[in-house]
Order: sequence, then structure tokens, then C-alpha cells
Amino acid sequence: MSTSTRDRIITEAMRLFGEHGYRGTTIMQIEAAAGLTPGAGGLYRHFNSKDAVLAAGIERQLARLAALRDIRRLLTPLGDLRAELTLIARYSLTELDSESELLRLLASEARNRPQLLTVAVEQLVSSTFRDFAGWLTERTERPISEEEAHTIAAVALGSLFSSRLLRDVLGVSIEADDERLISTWVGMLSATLSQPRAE
Amino acid sequence: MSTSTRDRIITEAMRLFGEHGYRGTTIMQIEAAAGLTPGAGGLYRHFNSKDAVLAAGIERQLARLAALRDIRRLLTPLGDLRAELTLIARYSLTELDSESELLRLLASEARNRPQLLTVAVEQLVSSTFRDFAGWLTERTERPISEEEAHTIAAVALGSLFSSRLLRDVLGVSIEADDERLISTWVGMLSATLSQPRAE
Amino acid sequence: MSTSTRDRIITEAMRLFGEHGYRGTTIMQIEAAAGLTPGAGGLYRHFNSKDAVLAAGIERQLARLAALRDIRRLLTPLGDLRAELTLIARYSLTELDSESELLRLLASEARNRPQLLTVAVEQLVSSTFRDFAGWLTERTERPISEEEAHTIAAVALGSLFSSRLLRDVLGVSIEADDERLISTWVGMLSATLSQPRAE
Amino acid sequence: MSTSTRDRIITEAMRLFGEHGYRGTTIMQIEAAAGLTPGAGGLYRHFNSKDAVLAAGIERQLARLAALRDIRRLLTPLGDLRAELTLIARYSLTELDSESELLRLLASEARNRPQLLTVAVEQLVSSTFRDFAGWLTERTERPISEEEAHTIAAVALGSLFSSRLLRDVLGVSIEADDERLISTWVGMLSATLSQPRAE
DNA sequence: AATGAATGAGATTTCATTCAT
DNA sequence: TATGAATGAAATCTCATTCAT
Repeated sequence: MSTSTRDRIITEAMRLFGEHGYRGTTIMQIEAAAGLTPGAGGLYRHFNSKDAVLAAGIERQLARLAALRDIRRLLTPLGDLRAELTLIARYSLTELDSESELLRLLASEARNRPQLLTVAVEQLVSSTFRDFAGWLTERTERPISEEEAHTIAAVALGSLFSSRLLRDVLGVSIEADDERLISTWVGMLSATLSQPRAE
Repeated sequence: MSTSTRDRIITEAMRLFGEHGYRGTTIMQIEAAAGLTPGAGGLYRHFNSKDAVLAAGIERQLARLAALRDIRRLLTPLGDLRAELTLIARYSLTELDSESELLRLLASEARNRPQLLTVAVEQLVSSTFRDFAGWLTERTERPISEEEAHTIAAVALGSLFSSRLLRDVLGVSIEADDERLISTWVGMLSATLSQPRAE
Repeated sequence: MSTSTRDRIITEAMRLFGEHGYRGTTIMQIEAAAGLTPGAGGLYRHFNSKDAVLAAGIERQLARLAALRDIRRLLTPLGDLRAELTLIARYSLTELDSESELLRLLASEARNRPQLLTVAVEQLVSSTFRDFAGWLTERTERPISEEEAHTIAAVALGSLFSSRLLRDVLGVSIEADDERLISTWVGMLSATLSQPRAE
Repeated sequence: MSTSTRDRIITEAMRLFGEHGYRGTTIMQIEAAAGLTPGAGGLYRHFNSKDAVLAAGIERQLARLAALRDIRRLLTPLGDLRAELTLIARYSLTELDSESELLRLLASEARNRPQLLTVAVEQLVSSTFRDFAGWLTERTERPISEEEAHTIAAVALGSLFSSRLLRDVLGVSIEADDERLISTWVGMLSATLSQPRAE
């Protein structure tokens, strides 16, 4: 096998955690999925505890996330506002899709183990909002306050996040077509940004 | 005490389910919180199983939700688009707040027990989107297709949902001020609805 | 049954701990010996952990010990040195016999869990030496220093202790007859105490 | 390194057995202490089982003991009773000190594995008592019965044994000064041996 | 209606031992 | 000779559920 047992354990564990939650996944299931004898404790050669598997899984996801983020800088400078917004939306949805397991895991465990998951939430969510707010202040024609930028970011990115939160976390499917969603989103946002701020 | 033991069990169980998830909450905890001797099985006088407690809890939440929904009709006819949107936003956030326990519960268990929770999700989420899409088709000046209405609803309501999903489910606090959020949301939405659809 | 399950658990646990050591005794064995289904965890209704069973067992033994100690005062005033020594020796051996389980337990675990057993050792051993040294200073005709009294106590009581330590802890049987041992011990000790201290 | 891995394993294993007991010591700990990779099973190149390590360790201790015993004969003939007793006491304490690991091991495991440890106990304890009883019958001026000699040996050697058993096995420190202990012991014993047997 | 006690099933973790390299 | 990896067995502990009172 080309993958190490340790990697296989992380991969399968994250998949199972995403499917059944942390508590709902047993060490036996992880071992079985990773090709070990279930119940024999083979996992413990590679990790000290079930918690350590979770920590390693989150760490790996965050490392991937960091790699993805490096690409973000390439996306921005296109000149056309609508084109840039479209790219941002596509990128954000793609990023969320690639982190859907982490998202599900965070949703089911975030309140139980804050110490472990605070960092992950920060990386996955908060920083995205901050970055987008920053982009807004630079990009809009009329000057907007930092606070206004943050609120617009919350409303705008919220739409994209909820699309994935509803689907991946709550299991609700509202609409199917990403491209239609994005084009509507871009339309609404550019309408807002280009017209004078209505008191 | 004026509340029956049965009601106290449901109330405390839902609170604990919301905090620690279904699996993360033990019968002993529920009994203790409801004023019964923990571990004595007193809960089983009132419910046949832990699942039955969950079912009763969800049922009660849905009943409250249905009651709330009856008020919705009163809200609509104000004549002014922005005023109506403001009311809708306020109402939606209030409704989500009153269902935050259910929301957290859905997030932690939705994928494991579809039989019990599918209905709840449908009531809480899907119908809200449908209703808002319906309202849109009636209310906008220029005619819009059903599909367009649905997409706009997804984008618009998504902002409001994510505000609560992020806070209550993931534990992230993006912005603090509901009124500012609502006014920005209303501004973006009315800008979209009042201007001609940009192809 | 007239004894409570909790008491039965302590009794059987201490017996098993004495026989096989703390680590060598399993919860299943204790449960089975106490009349519970082995492996069902019924013990945990009465104790939080295996350690808690040990703690309760030691506490009970120490309580018994304290009760025994109250009798000690009755023994002393006989007027005749040899008669008093004989009583002291008999009493000490009896006390050690009634604490043989505790003794074995201390021997096998004392170095692993000092926090739990330090008190027990102090009660069972150190205080006995101190009390006997005190008795010596009062009782001997010629005046002896505190240090001398302590050393004589160490040598004298050591004989009695080792008789039980060897038998109960190491499993060695040196001699059989307690009365012969006591009379020799009394003879040696009175010979020492009555004759002038040879430098 | 000049020591073989096999020797290092025995040395470290006996140290750990003495500290934490046989059951309380894991193969991993022994391997780590012996400079092998813990958990890799390198120990099994040198021993067939954990039991075999214990057996080899005891064997080595007994061999050392036998070597020590050869010196004993040299000690006896000094002519002066007190001088000879002093030597015997010093020798005995030294011997017990050099076997403290074995002593602790016996205390924690003696009752579980008689097949392995019975011999060790016999060598370390019983034979010492026998030898001293034999020495007594030869050395005392007035003739004493074999039984009397055994009882005196039990009382006298018991003092020395308990000094070490209490300290090494139970972890109690009664008195500090070996020389004071020995001189008191010699005093008491010579008083007994030189005066006519009291009734 | 509630409690004390018990139980069956199962979860996490440990560990002596084996095996291919 | 030593190591990385794996396994069978067992140990501690948890918990939903039942039952007699």
C-alpha cells in the first residue's frame, strides 16, 4: 500500500467523524476502515488516544486550508468588479466544499471541545470574513467605514456559507445550481456596492 | 412546582441535547436536571426510551414553531418594501433564536437519525425558504420567475441563517449588532429588487 | 442478606487485594466475589473507581485499628514488668494479625501510591513504635534517653513485626509457636531493661 | 558499552520490578530502560517471556547472594562474643541492603508465583535463620536446645530484618542510625546469652 | 410516581507477544 | 540483533434499560 497506516487512520477517522460525529464513531470502526483488526488497539501504535486522532485530523485539514489560501492572492486583480466577485464566490464555495468534513465535525463538536476547535473555526471562518471585509474597503469606489465593510461581509459571505452549512451540516438541500446562485449573489452585491449608500 | 415532571424532563433534555449533543447527554444528566434521582431510571415512568424523549422534544419545538408561524401573516402588508423586509428579517432572526436548541441538535445529529429529524428540518428551514420565495414573486414590481425567486431567497435568507448557524452551531461570533445587519441586508435586497435585473 | 452490597464489596476487595495485590485483582473478580454479575460494572454504583474501593477499604481497616487502640490503655498497669511486656507482645501480635490484609496490601502497593497509604502506614507502624518508646521511658527503673528508648523500641518491636511481615508478606514460616516467641522476647527485653546499660 | 544487552535488560528489569512490582512493570518500560526501542519487542531476542526475565533476574541475585555467603565463614572466629555479634549484625544488614530489590519483589509477588520465588525466599531468609541458630548453639556458654536456639534466632534476627523490611518494603523510616541499632542489638543479645536462662 | 440496585452490551485503552524485514 | 507493525486478550469504566419495592 502506498499510504501509511497513520495517514489511512486519519483519513478514515475524519470521514467517519464527519458521517457519525466524534462520539458516534468508535475506535473499532476506525481500525476496521483503516485495515486493522477492529478492537485490537492497533490504532494506539500511531496515536495516544481518540482525541489525538481528531487533533491530527484537524491539523491536516488546516494545513490543506493554508495551502489553498495561498492561491487566493492570485485571484484578485482582474479589473472588473463582477468578474472578481464571481471568482471570490467560486473560490469560497470550493474551499468550503473541500472542508465539508471539517465543517460537519466542527458543527457536532465545537461546543464540547472548544480548546481543540477554536483554532480551526478561526482559520476556516473568521479569517475569511476579515479578509473579505478588507478586500471590500480597498475595492469599492465610494469610501466605506471598517464597520460597514464588516457588516456587508457578514451578509454577503453569510449567503455562501449558509449554502454549505445547510447542505453539509443540516442536510437540507435548498437549491441545486451553484452557478445560478453565484450569478445572483454577484448581481446583488455589485448592485449594492455600485449605488450610493441609501441611508 | 407548576410544571409537570414530564415537561421538565423535555425542557432539560432539549437544553442538554443542544449543549452536548444527543449521544453526549446521559439519562442520568437529564434526570438530575429534571429534579429526579440520577441513575434511578425515574425518567422511564414518563418515556419509553431516550429516543422517545428526543421525539417529544422535537415535537414540542415544532408545535411552538407552528404557533409562531401563524403570526407571520400579520406582518406582511405594510405597503413599504423596505419596512416589510425589515419586519421579515427581524421575525426570521427571532424565530431562529427561539429554535437555537433545535438548530444545534439538528447540526449534531441530523445525519444519524433522519427518520426523526427530517420533518423538523423541513419545517424549520425548507418551508421558510419556500414562503419567502412565494412572497418575493408576489411583491416585486417586475415579474420574476419561480426559479429566480428561489435563488434570491436562498441568497437573501442564507445571510440571516448563517448569522445564527455560525453563532449557535459553530460558536463563531462575526458581528454583534443585529440592527446594523438587518439594515444592511434590507439595503442590499431592496437595491436588488428595485433595479432591473442585470443579465 | 444482612450485609449491604457496599460492605460486601469492600470486604471481598480487601481480601482479594491482600491475596493477589491491587493490580492483580480485577473489578470482575471483586464483583463476582460480592455476588454481582462480573463485568457488568455493578460495583460502580457504589464506588467511582477501583481506587475508591481501595481507599474505602483502607479507611475501614484504620477505623477498626483505632477501635483496637482504645483497648491498649487498659493493658498497661499490672505492676510486674514481665507481665506487662507479655501483654504488650500478645496485644501487638494480635493487632498485626487482625491487620494482615492491610499489611500485605501496604507491602505490595506502598511504593506505588504513597498518597493513599502513607496515613495507613503511620497509623499501623510508626505510632506503635512511638507509643512503645514512650512506655519504655516511663517504665524502666534506670533513666534512659529518648533516643535510647527509640532504639530499644525499634529492636524490640522489630522482632514482633518481622514475625508477621515474614509470614504474611513474604510467606516464610520461621517458627510456629507464638507463646514461645513471646516468652523469649520478654526474657530478652527484661534482661536488657533490668541490668545496667553496658556502654 | 561493556555490558551486554541481556545483562542490561536484567538489571533494569529488576530495578523496575522492585520499584513498581512485576505486574506494574511493562515490557516497554524495560526495553526503554535497557536502551532498546520501547514496544518493538527487542527483549524477546534475549528472553522468551516476561516471566523468563524475572527468573533470570532472581537467579542472578541468588548467585550474588551465594557469593556473599562464602565470606560469612571468615567472619566468625574472633573470640569475643560482642565483637562477633557486631560483625554478624553488620554483615546481615549489608546483605539485606544488597538484596533490597529482591526483597521488594518478593513482597509484591511472593504469594502469586510460588514456583519461581520459593527458592529465593528460602535462600535469603530461612537459611539465614538456620545458620544463626546453628551458630548460637555452638557459641553460647550454657547449653541450649535446638528449639530455644531457633526461637532466639527468630527474635534476634527479626529485629534486623524488620529494620529493612519496614524501610524498603513498607517505606517507613523508624530510626536512622545503623550503628546505634547494632550496638543496642548486641547489648540486648549478649545480656540474654550471658545470663542464666530465666525460668 | 419515584428509587435503589442490578445487568448486558459496548467503549476506550493496555499490554505481552509475534512476525516480516 | 533490532525494529515497526500488528494482534488477541483482557481490564477499567459507561450507560440505557429493567425490576422489585
